[in-house]
Amino acid sequence: MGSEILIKKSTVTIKEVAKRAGVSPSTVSRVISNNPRISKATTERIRAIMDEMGYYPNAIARSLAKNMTGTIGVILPTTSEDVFLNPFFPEALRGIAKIASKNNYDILISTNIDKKGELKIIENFIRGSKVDGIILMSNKLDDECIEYLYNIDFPFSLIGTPNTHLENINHVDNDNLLATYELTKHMICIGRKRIAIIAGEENLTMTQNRIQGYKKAIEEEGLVFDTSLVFMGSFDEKTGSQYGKVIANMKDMPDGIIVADDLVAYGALMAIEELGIKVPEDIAIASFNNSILSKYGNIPLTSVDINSVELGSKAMELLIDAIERGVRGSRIITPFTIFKRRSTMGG
Amino acid sequence: MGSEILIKKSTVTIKEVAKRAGVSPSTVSRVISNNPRISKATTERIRAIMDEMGYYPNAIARSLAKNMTGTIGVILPTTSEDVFLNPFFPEALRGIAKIASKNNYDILISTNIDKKGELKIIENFIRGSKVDGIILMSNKLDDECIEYLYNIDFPFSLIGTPNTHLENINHVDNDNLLATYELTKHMICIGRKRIAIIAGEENLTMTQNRIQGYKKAIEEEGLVFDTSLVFMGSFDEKTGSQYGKVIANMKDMPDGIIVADDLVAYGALMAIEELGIKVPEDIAIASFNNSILSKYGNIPLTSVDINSVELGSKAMELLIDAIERGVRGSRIITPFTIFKRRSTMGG
DNA sequence: ATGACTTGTGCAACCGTTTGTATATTAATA
DNA sequence: TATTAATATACAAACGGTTGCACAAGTCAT
Repeated sequence: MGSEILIKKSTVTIKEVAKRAGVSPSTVSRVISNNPRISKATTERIRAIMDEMGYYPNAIARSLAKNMTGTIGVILPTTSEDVFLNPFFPEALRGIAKIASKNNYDILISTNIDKKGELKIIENFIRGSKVDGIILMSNKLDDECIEYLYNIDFPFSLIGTPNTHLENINHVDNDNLLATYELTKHMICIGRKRIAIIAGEENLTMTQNRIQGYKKAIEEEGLVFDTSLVFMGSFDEKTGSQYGKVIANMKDMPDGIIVADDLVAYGALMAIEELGIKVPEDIAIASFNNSILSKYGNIPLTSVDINSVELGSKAMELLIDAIERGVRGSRIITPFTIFKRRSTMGG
Repeated sequence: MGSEILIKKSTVTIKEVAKRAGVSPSTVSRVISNNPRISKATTERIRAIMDEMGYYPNAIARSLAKNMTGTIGVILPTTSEDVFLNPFFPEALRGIAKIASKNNYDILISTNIDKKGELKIIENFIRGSKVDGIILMSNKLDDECIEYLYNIDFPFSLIGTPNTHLENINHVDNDNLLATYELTKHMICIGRKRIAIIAGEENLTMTQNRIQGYKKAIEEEGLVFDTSLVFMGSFDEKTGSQYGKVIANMKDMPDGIIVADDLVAYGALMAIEELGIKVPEDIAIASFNNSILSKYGNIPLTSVDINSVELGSKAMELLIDAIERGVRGSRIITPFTIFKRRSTMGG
């Protein structure tokens, strides 16, 4: 018979290394973890043997023994088809991944795709001992996930601001109130007097904060805060075009709209232009997220860059603090930038 | 003393359940796995006790004992900042997540963010026993990852087409050759005679296939395949604007461009228009990925929808076949759709 | 030479499940 | 009634590591 190259599924264990080195498994284990109780000579000798044998530690076994996994869970919200249409999620994920990688954490993701419910997913992650910590990106007004994690004191951090009565929750957010305040001021500054707002989903704290910022600017400038100019809905084009039409058809038509997301803004913009109304001449539009769309769209949009990547990486840093040092209650506000473009510049 | 609500970190083990039920741990284990050797009566009794005690199986321990994890790894390619700018990755990920969730697989992701190299990441996943299978989204011409996975016969599936000499690799792809062929035909059909192509990165099989499709259409229609009209580069705007300029400045200026991605196409479009050349009148443009941009951009782009979500879900289905049934060598070609818009319609 | 301390290593229990095999009980067969 | 087959459960050894504690040998001061 001819010889055959045998590709071993390579499961060299700590015990085999130990036997080969003529020491006990515990010694090898301590070599791996750089335990100072092992002499330099032994350490080197065993390291060499490990290399030679192609030893690779089994993460699962280690997790079981140490009761920690080196993995964090990220819960992507909603079952909606368009989670990923909004660049916020992928970008935040990128920020998370960057810091995670740097600190040797793996990332377990879960999209709430089959309506299991986020809480169920989290429970599965935690009670199944699959993760050491969790990053929440959802952030509803009264989020049962937050309550749950808080109650069992499991390490987590939140992108967004918790609305609950709970203190001591690690979170990172941008100043939605301030951003909307400034955006509204900008609108007023370019001479708009009747400004509508298409905010996001009603039950998000983000939405509430933005409306407050809007209101503050409006009132500060002596305009009237008119609730009939406040619209809420989901983050898709349809919402935009629907409210866009409504706004364009009001008898006392607004001359400016603040929108919660670029895509929604384009929905509105399209609907408005279809009715023969000009943007920005008749109605100015400003929105959030500074996606590629706002730059390359047929009318470049003034848009707030909330720096999603930063949001993600800071959230991961907070989480590491929570896991490794028991930190609770940190709060980070990341800066935003308003990019002014044609949709509010007349140019 | 007052009574206190004690929130247990909840580690009810199989042994505790067993003791409480007066049976052995193995019986409980078999109850969990619905082993028919356990009587109906016992099964029900123990189920009740498990509920009552709040038992939740420890996934790590199970993984160790069964030597499988219920987790798959997804390798997001390149360390580049713009992995997520291209909607392909998030969308494919969504497709993967959908099927994974349905089949009770978790998803471990890793972006090759700190230059560790994809191979290192894969090795860590596999040798650390962290995953049961892997989905590759990279697909370079001679991919060491593919070689590696193939050699150790580890279950994986590929989004894209392997170029290597290797047979029997599960993969799913769209017909890049055909899509580009049809796109080029469309260009010719609207009267364009000198068509350039800005393909993707040179070392991707996708790029090579697209160029072939382009060439085939060109030659079939009696035009000349001119390599000086073939450009290759990365998937960002800069590439687009750079080559856009080059093309617009050619002494015998092309009247059509096929571009590998919408974002790149916009880079080109901007550069071209800056030079006072009209799209689509002077130069028509068609591209790939059918992103929001191609719909809402200032000139709507004719674009190929490669159906990334489908690509992802099929890849996951193949992977499950590979893991659970040892299937190797399946190949799935998913259909594409060309959306014709103003950039090639003159309208 | 004795006791105390330091240093390097081994022993064995444990992390929470799974699973092949043995055993006890009951039912069926001759 | 003895024998066999089927059924239901227990035992114990894995899976691959980690870690508290014990122990042996060497060093040092007395």
